[in-house]
Amino acid sequence: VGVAGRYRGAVTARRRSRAAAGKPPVTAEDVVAAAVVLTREHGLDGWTIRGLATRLDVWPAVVAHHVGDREAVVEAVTDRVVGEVPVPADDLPWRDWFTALSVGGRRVLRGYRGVARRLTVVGPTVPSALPTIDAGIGVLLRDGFGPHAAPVYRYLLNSAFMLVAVEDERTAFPTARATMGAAMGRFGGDGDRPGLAAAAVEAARWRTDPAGLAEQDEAFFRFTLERALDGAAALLDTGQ
Amino acid sequence: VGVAGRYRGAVTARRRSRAAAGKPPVTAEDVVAAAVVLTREHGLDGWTIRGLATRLDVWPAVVAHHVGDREAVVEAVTDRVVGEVPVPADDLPWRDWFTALSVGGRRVLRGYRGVARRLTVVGPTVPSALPTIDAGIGVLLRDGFGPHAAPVYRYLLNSAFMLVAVEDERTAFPTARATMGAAMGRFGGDGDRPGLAAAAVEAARWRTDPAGLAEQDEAFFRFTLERALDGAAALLDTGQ
DNA sequence: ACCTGAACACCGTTCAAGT
DNA sequence: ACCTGAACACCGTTCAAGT
Repeated sequence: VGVAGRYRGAVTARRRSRAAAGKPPVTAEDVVAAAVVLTREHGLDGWTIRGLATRLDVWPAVVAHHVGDREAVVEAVTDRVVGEVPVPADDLPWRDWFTALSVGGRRVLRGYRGVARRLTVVGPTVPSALPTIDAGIGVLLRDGFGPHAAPVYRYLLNSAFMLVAVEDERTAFPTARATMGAAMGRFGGDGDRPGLAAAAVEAARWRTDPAGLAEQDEAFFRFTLERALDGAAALLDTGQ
Repeated sequence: VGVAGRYRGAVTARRRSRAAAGKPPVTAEDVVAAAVVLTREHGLDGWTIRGLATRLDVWPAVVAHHVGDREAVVEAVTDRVVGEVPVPADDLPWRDWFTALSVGGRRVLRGYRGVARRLTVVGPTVPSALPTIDAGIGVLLRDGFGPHAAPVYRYLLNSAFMLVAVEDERTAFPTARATMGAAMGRFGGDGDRPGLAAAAVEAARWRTDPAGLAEQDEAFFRFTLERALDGAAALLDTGQ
């Protein structure tokens, strides 16, 4: 749905052979590295195995030979991107720790569209993610969440990265926000529909300031993050 | 990614013609209704235009003729499913109103895999969704959220339906949870890694009680919902 | 080992031609 | 109007054959 411009490889003349061109053999590392670059440029769903092969100057079967099927390449890319997310210092208070991980994670993941979705659906499959999980739950245990620590960890990271996934995919539907904005904008100042009138005020900002869209996305992300943290904090207040 | 068994139409012998079989002409309504059924059976990404055409005993071009391209069919299906979500009575307190909409929405959306994702990304494009938005924001205004009403509405529905979207897609990766569970399970009782040890306790429940997975998903959904509501409630407590 | 080249079974969309 | 039938430009995967 909505994947317009998938990368299919350069349109230049098809080379005859890697060996004939004097290029060294392709390695699994080369394949994954190229897939990471393509993901940065076009998103995780924005390239094809055939396009990746063309970029490497090989036939599609070579990708399968070195790494495996598309699923295997996607997993390798995801794990590499996850490795780029900075892990906060574990002496931070829990609220600061999760703010740092969420904001830092968003900064990395937004650069690789589609990876956040993959992450929320199948989880980080890479071993290097385990220390982060240990640190995060450890911080919650230290700060008094007791048996809630593990579910709260899942809840907070879900909240942050699911929203990043939606932000990613919304860029593939650039007209969606304008359409919704127009639909609600008609109710601006409608006294009979106060709810829609309030929504129209919000929607008007999307339309009138398209350049500031990134800032508004960031602001809503921060809002979501603060709400999620408050929701977790409520578990401490009640002493439960 | 991970869409294994897409519906491609029955394997029975290809009929020669609708008219020859004495069937009436297909209408746009027929096309959308069939697409809704296929979405219930296989999810929004689980059928193809060709499979839909086969189910209707017509050629693929007929779908384009009556409804449009795949995007148009998907939008029509989404709007129809959204229409099935029950709207809570608007005299409910805000917390009860959003609990009812979230739980009822989840019940409907989980029956049409992939629709929740579409909904969180592009929003409800159907006019019939506007009264729900008006009611929801109206309830928040009435209960004292002031200028926070519109973003809180978006935050609460996002939280609920993004999680439904993840639940939907996780069913396409049935092994993901087991893999994560196994990875973390190794740290059960590890005194050096208290965070992972706590995660392992959770993970153990996923592995040992696969039959209760649906109940655990429901429990985590309720947990998420309560946290999100608490997060919103915090805006009232501070008087801000 | 690594790669070529082709084949296979699919996609969504488009379009002239029929009825 | 509605549908047929085919064509077009793609997919991911597989595999025998070459070097």
